[in-house]
Amino acid sequence: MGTVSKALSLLTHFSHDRTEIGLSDLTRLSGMNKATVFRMMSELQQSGFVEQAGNDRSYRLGPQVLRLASLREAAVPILSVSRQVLRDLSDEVGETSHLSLVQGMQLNSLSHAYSPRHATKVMLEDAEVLAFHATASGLAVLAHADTALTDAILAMPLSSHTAETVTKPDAIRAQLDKVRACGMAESIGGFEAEVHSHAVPIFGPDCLPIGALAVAAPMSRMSAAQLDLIPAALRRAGTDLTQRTGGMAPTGYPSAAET
Amino acid sequence: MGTVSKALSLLTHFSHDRTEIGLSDLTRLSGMNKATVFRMMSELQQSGFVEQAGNDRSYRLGPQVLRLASLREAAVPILSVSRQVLRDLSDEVGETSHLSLVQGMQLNSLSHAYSPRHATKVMLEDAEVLAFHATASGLAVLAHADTALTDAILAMPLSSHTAETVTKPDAIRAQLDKVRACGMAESIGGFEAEVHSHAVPIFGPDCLPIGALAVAAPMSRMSAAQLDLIPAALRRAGTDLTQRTGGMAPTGYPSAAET
DNA sequence: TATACTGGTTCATTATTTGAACCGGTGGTT
DNA sequence: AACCACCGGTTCAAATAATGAACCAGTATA
Repeated sequence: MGTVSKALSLLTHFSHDRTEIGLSDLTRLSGMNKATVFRMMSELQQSGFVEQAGNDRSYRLGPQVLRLASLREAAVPILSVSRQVLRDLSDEVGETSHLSLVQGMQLNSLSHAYSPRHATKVMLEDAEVLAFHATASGLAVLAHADTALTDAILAMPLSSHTAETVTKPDAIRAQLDKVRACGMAESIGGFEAEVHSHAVPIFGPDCLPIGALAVAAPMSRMSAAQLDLIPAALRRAGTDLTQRTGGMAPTGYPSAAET
Repeated sequence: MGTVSKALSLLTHFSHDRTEIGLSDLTRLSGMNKATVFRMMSELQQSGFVEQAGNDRSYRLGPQVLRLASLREAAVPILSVSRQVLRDLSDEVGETSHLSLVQGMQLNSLSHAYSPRHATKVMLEDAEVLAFHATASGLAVLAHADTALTDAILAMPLSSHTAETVTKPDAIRAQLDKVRACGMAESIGGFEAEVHSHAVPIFGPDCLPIGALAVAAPMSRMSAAQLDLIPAALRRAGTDLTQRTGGMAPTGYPSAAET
């Protein structure tokens, strides 16, 4: 591990719970020598990546990261990143995958990818509005959303899309608990008949879901092997997309490694 | 200059005009050895600060900077606070407003708000680098900055952006005296032709300017009424933002109440 | 085929990082 | 006051990592 990596690894010790860290603390957290940490932090400070808070001399992240973040956003809009993720995901599981984003009180399908493996596949349109209560994507979002949003959504009249659609708020809340527990939502024929969907939330920098990544397959192709593969691949793709768009999963969100 | 600083300095070559840079280009831009640049970029890539675009192998900023930016926001919520201030300011004066922050020897435009009142407005990009000597924001900062910074800036070659740009250090120092006296800087066509800007400094906890808040309007709309309204509104917004970000104006800084 | 690029790699030389010990300052105990 | 533990920061010989000219392999251009 080179010097640069070591220096940058110091920055990983900052989190929402620890936005300011003193020299001694940082020495302990990193396990490095105090002089080393000091010199590295001095260099990071010189470059504007960290700065020292006024009162004591503890370090916090500096303004330079804001400039870089703004440039990253310009270089890689979420759409182009997601396209690659969706294509990889569809290739791996052999089914249709799609990304939806929360926009106000609506959940909009924004981008999707098909797999060439099967002639029959779940087709969808971009910019389709998804029902929160009747889709795997919607449930994935609601399960981790601000309670105000969840309450507002469930207070509205909930339409039935198929015979299988769950429309009772209490029943939906029970589903959300399950989704929260395993980090993945499922919808079996809730929006379109004969469609089995899995979805995971995509988180923003504030640890709130900005949308969901989903795989939709015909029920008839849901073999045991697929029921194993899809959740695993989807989980991986979800954490990947969250990370690459600068998001962060909340503490306590079931990670891919744990399950 | 240590290895870490050198590696991080590579990141400064990214801009809105250059969001992706290849190895050879970066070697030329930085003036370093190709092997050195390669090893540094590899380390930066490993840490997620840059990534390689899919098609060719050129580098672009990575997702890690978004995460850090979000943490910086959590520690020092200037951006989220400023967004509200900027919006209010733009609404009040009916013109474009923007916030810039000092980052080392650079002044970077970081956030802005437009007014819907007029179809023609001054447009700007985030993360644009502003010339200290040719912008109202730059003058506002320099007027209240540490003399070491002012001297360093004025010792560098000063570029002409328009025919109106003042580039003689002595002439600029004379301007700074005026700015100090009234607490507000003005630039009439100094950076962009036909643009009239007002700016006030934003102070940090140490009573030194951390950036500037500015209003930019087309010269043609600078009526007497606007020349009255803009400085007043800007002064109010500036003291507000300084206060809400935990900063403090130095004693002797002309307050909104006095003028 | 020859040329001039590209991204990536090698390895002896060189310069930088490293870390135990040290300094001066501060806040709490005895 | 004296003591102690801790803080951020500094020193310098020893150890380790960075450096850079030359070199590959691939790919457009001519």
